[in-house]
This record gives sequence, structure tokens and C-alpha cells, in this order.
Amino acid sequence: MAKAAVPERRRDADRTRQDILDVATREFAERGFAGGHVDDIAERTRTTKRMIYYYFGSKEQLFVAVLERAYAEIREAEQTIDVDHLDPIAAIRRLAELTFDHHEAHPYFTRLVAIENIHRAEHIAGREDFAGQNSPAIELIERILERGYRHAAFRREVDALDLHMMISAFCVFRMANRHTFGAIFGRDPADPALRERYRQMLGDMVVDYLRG
Amino acid sequence: MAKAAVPERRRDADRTRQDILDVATREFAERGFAGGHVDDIAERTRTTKRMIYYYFGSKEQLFVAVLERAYAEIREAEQTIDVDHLDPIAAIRRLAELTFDHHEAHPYFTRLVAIENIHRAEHIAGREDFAGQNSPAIELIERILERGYRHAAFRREVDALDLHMMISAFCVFRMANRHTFGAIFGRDPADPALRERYRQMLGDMVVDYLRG
Amino acid sequence: MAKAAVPERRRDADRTRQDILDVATREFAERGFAGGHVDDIAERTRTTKRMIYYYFGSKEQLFVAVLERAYAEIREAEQTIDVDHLDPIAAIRRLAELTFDHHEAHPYFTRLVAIENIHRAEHIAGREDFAGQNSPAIELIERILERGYRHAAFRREVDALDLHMMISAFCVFRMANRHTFGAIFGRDPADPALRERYRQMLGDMVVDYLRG
Amino acid sequence: MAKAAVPERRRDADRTRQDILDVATREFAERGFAGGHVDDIAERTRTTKRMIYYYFGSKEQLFVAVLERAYAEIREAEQTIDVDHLDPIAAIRRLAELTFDHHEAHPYFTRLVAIENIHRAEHIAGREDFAGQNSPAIELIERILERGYRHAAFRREVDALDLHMMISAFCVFRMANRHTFGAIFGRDPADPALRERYRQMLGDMVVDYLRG
DNA sequence: TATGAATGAGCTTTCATTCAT
DNA sequence: AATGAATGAAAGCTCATTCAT
Repeated sequence: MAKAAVPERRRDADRTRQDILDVATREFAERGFAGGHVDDIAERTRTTKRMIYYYFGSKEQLFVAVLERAYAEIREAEQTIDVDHLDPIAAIRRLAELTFDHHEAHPYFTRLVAIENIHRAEHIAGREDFAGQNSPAIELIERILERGYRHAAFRREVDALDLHMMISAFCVFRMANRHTFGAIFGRDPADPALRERYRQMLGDMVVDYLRG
Repeated sequence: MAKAAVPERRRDADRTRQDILDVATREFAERGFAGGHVDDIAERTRTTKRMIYYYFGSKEQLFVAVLERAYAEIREAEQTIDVDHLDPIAAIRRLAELTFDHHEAHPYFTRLVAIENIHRAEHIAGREDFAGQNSPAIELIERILERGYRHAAFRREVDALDLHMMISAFCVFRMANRHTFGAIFGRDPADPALRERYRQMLGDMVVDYLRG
Repeated sequence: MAKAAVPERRRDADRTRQDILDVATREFAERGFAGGHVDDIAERTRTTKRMIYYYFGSKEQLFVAVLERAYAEIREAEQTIDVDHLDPIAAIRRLAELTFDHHEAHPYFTRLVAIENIHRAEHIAGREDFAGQNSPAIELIERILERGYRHAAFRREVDALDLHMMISAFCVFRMANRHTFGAIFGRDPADPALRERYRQMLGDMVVDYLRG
Repeated sequence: MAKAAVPERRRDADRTRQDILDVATREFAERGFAGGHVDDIAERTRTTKRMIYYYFGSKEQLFVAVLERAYAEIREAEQTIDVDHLDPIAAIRRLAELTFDHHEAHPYFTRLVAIENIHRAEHIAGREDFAGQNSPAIELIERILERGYRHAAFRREVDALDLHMMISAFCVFRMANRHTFGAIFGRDPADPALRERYRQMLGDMVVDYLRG
């Protein structure tokens, strides 16, 4: 029927896999690993629970697949960042803002990471597909720092990974801890109305720190 | 037999309650709310599962009690902070360091907060015993900022709660996200060997930002 | 303090007993023996659960006490019936109507009897305080029947107990089976609007039957 | 292996379902809804407790299924009644006797109805599969009454549903209240030795009433 | 006489998973 | 390659009751 190189069957299988992953991502991100139920995932899927086991083997492996895809999407996004044409100060601010924007745009990702940390990263530990020591983001920071020092724009000596951590901490906290912070202090840090304020704050914080 | 004002029984009851809370704190912090099992908690307690229900009513109420106590401990610790005798720059750095130390000293607390955020803070939302808009920490920051502006030590205008968030973000991330960060970048931010480095980094970040 | 012959204490005890019985009657009548909970009864009482055991020994003995009091009230009511001054036809109709009215006035009683029948009367079987072979009602019917035959008002020969059963069946069914009957046929036989109609129907049924 | 249109598996499933329903009918009829235990039902079944939940979802839904089947059996039996060839008096007497016989033959049904009434018919209320306003029995009575009035065999004007109630009341009471009646008056109305006497009595009661 | 604290046993239900084709 | 039916194990919770003074 179809003249596709990839057989119809296989395409259906892939679509089913993606469908399951979509639903599972949502479920795990909403309820955690233990709190998410295979039954619930199956229910919201076009297939049955049996297929989840057929495709993924176990709840745990499904969770790993969910994490894998989520991290892959991030890595892909990082690839497209280009700030090499900006001066160091503008570049680092821009990078911070992109990180900020990214966490805002992918709340499920932040939640999944929080959940995986509760599990002490047991699902991603040791897996090559998650390692990111040479990630584009880190390399980018390294290049920006290098240029910054060369041009005397930055005085503070800092490790690229540490700077990445500083930026991430701010972006992650804003999304991940919004609920308890909001409940306790009456201010939701992820409130869209405060978005610009915190985006600015992050950039200032990073630039001030680098200037030293 | 005993001439205590508080009856022996009641004292035992209190001890049992505390015992349960200790074990439950550990269990929930380790495994999350859904992942923690009442049976497991009971097993490590001197009492039985039945007693947990007798004292706390339900798994959920036990979890709330765990959160309540954890937050109460924090609040108590905050009460004792005294940095009013330091100059503004030293004071804010000291406060940041105390926050840093505190998160390091209470890893369960950070984990519980992460877990509660996965649950969108549903267990603490609306409860008076958790609200902390007028927390000592925030008031302290307000006082430090005020002095800093008066003495022209700080140029950057910032809201006390926002500054608290900035400090918390750094301290929380380091503990809460250590596992995924470590798995991906090969560096555990909570590694004791890096403690001083990050403690310093936090202080610098805050001071630089406030100087503007 | 009190100059009562019955000591204050005892009076309080009696009041507590009655209080418990009131609540238990309601609970058991509403939910059945297994469906009724000692905890629920205790909660609606001015005393505690412990007192229920103190006074009644067990849930089962409490249920027996509830039945005992309910039957005692009925027997007392029967004592006051006086239809000997009426002619046989009027007398038997009056008796039927009184039975009808009585069931209407004591819905809990009818429910408790239904519940006790589910339990095959195990709680009242063999207990003297429930036996009613020489009950006023039966003796009354016997006297009415006797007069009826003597005056040739009744032709149909019938046993007093059988007639009592016929009357009871109608009165009990109307109350006890109102819910399923209503759900299935769309007419609640205990609907107050139909009260007169069924009261009349019962009398007619009995009188017609006795006339033969 | 088998060439059956209905797969072997499915046939087994149906048998298991029926098996569970049989046992559950017995259990609930004997002990009521709250008094009946899922564990006990499972024990007397060829399957496990887990299967009960697989097939029926919950204890309550199992109870509803039990009621459903019990009522379906009754309705089926009613379909087969044919008294249109008898003269009105004989017909109504025959119908009363069939109702009488039916209650005698299905003691569990009567008990289940009593139990459902304790629960205020909450399990059947509003469910279409239980509604019987146009039941064969009622229509049959309507036809008999019509013929009776036409042939001047009946003088008493009566609604078909009311007459059905009168008949049911007698038949139901005899079975449902046999235990308390027996315990109190020393005569079990469902004693087989009294069967003919009460069967006759019912017919007489109905006929006399209709004659007026 | 009176009672607050405690509890063993068992309840209904749910979970991830595998069987059998 | 794909799947409907089945399930063991354990989960959270509740019950009537007794302990200990």
C-alpha cells in the first residue's frame, strides 16, 4: 500500500512508542516514579498496558526511556545556541537567559530531574547517553569565559561547570521549588508577572559575579 | 510509682510519636511519599503499623507531620541567627554561609522539600503552621539591606525575598540536584572536598550582586 | 447533695446507658449489625467507646440490649390497646389500624426486626424477654375472634396468630420494603400521601377475609 | 484445539464469573453486605480474591451484580406465568400461589431484598436494569382485574400495583420475618408443615378482598 | 466505678507483572 | 509482532476489643 522505505508496520510501532512516551512523561513528571501508575499511563494511551511491557520491558525501563528522551531534547536545544558573535558580557547574559527560558518552557523536564534526584540518579548513573561532560553548553561557557578574560571583561576566575551550576541553580529553583516557596512566602517565583524581573536578576547576578 | 507531673504513659506516647516521626522522616526523604511504605516505617519502629494510624490517622497525615517538624526545626534554627553586629557586607555573607551550612547539615529537609514540590505543595498549602512571610530570615535580610543602603555598601536595589530566593537556589540546588549533576558532569557539587569553594562562591555571588 | 433515694451516681449511669442505647439504636437501625460501628456510636455519645464496653460488654450484647428495649416499647404500647368495647368488625379494623400506625411511628423498630431476621434471630432466640406467645395483642385478637364468631360477624375460621401475621405482613412490608419497591415500581408504599389509602386497604382486607 | 466459536478461555471466564456470583450470592444473602467478606467469598471459589476485583471491580459492584442476577431470574420466571386461560377468581388465586411458591423456592432472593432495603435500595436506585414498572406480573394482574370487573367477579376496585403489594407482603413476610416471628411466637411461618395452610390463606385473602 | 491508651487481626483494594497464544 | 486474560504480593487502612490503672 505505502511505498515508504520504512514499512508501515514499523512506522506504527514508532508512533505507538512515542505515544506511550508522551503519556508516560506526563504521568511521571506529574506524580513521580512510584506515584505514577502503569495502568494510568496505559489508559491514556491508544494501546494497552501489555504493549508498554512489550515495548519497554518494565516500569523502570519506561522511566529511563522517558528520561532519555527528555535529556535528548535538551541536548538538541543546546546545540542550536549561538552566542559566539556577542561580546563576552552580552554573551554570558544571553546564555543565562536562554537557560532561564528553557526551564520555563520545559516544566516537565525540571520535574523529572527533581524526581530522578530523589532516586539518587540511579536510572541515569553510568549510562553513556546521559553523560554531558563535553556538552555544548559547557563548551560555550568555556569559550565565553576565555574571551572574557582575554578582553579583561571578567575579573573573577571561575570554572565553567561551576558557572553553569550557578545559572542552573537559579533557573531550576524558580521552577522546581515554586510550590513550597509560594506556599510559605506567598510569592510564586514562576509567576509570569515576575518573569522579566527574575530574568534580569539572573543576568545581573552572573555578570556582576564575573566582573568580580 | 513515678511522681512525675506528666504521666509515664504520656511520656512513652510522646517518645513513640517521635520515634515514628524519625523513621518516617527518613523513609519519606529517601523514597518519596508514594515510594515510602507504612509497613517499612512500622518495621523500623518500636511500635506497630497500627500505632502509626492511631497517632497520625493516615499515611498522608504522617507525611504532613514529618514536614511540619522538619520546617519547625528550620524555623527554630533561623531564630538563633544573629548577624546584626556585623557590617552589612560581612553580615550578608555570613547569612548566606549559614544558609549554606544549614542545607548541608539537613539533607533530609532539602529532599522533603523537593518531594513536597513534586506534589505541588498540596500538603502544606494553606496551613498556617507553614506560612513564613514574616520569617526571621527575611526580616534579617531586610535589616541587613537597609543598613547596606544607608552605609552605601550596597548599590543594587533588591527585594529581601528575592535575595533569599537567590541564596536558597544556590544552596538547595547543590544538595537537591547533586545526583543528576554528578551523573552528567562527573562532579558532585555536594562533595565535601568542594565545600569551601562553593561556600566562598555563594558569598561572592551575593556580595557582588549587592554591590552592583 | 441530692436527697434522691436513687443516688446521683446511679442516675448518671442510667442516663449514660440510655444515651448509648439511643445512639446505638439509631446506628444499628441505619446500618445493620455488621455495618454499625462501635466507634461511630461512641462518637455520637456523651461518653467514650470504653464506656460502651463497660456497660454492655460487647457489640453483640449492645445490639441485644437495643433489641430488648425496642421490643419492650412495643409490648408496652400493646398493653394500652383497648378495643373490647367495639363490635367485632370495628374492633378488628381498629386493631389493624393501630398496628399500621405503630409501624409507621416506629420505623427503627421495623428496620431492627429486618436486621435481626438477616441474622436468623440469633440474638433474641431462646431469650425469655422476647417471647410473646401470650402477648396482649394475640390475646386481644383471640377475644375479638371469639366475639365475632359468637355474634356471627365472622364466618372464616382463623387462628389468632395467623391473623396477626396477616396484619403484620402488610404493615411491615409497607415500611421495610419501601425502598426496593419504590425503586422498582416507582411508588413508595410508605409515602404519607398514600397513608390513608393503605390504612383503609388493610382494614378492608382483614374484614373481608374474616367475613369469608 | 477446540473448534468452538466462543473461545475456550472466554467460556472459562464466564464460568468463573458465575462461580463467583454463586458464592457471593450465598455469602451476601447469609451475612448482609457489610457482614459478607470478600476473603470468604474467594475462599469458596475456584479462583482468588484478586479475580473478584478483576471481574467486578469492588465489593459493592459485586453486590450489585449479585442483585442484578437475582432480579433477572425473578423477571425471567415472571415471563413464563400464564393464567389468562383461567377465570378471574382462579387466575388471581393461581397468581398469588405462584408468587407464594416463588418466594419459598428462592429464599436467598428474599433475604437479598431485605438487605438491600436496609441499605435504602442505594445499589439498585436509578438503575434501569432493575426498574419494573411494566413488569409482566403487574400487567398480568391488570388483565385479570379487568376481566374480573367485566365478568362482575370482583366488586372491590383496586390498583394492580397495590394488589401486587398485598400479595408480596404476605409472601415476603412469611420468608423474611420467619425467624423473629418464630422466636417470639413459637411458630415458624415458613415451616413446611404449614405451607398448604398459608398458601390457602393467601388465596382466600386475595379473593375475599377482590370480591369485596 | 470509671477511663485514656493501646492493639492483634483482618479488612478491601491496588500494584507491576506474566501467562498463553 | 502483538495481545487479552490473569495474577501473587503487598499496600493502606479499620475493626472490635483489652490493657493498665
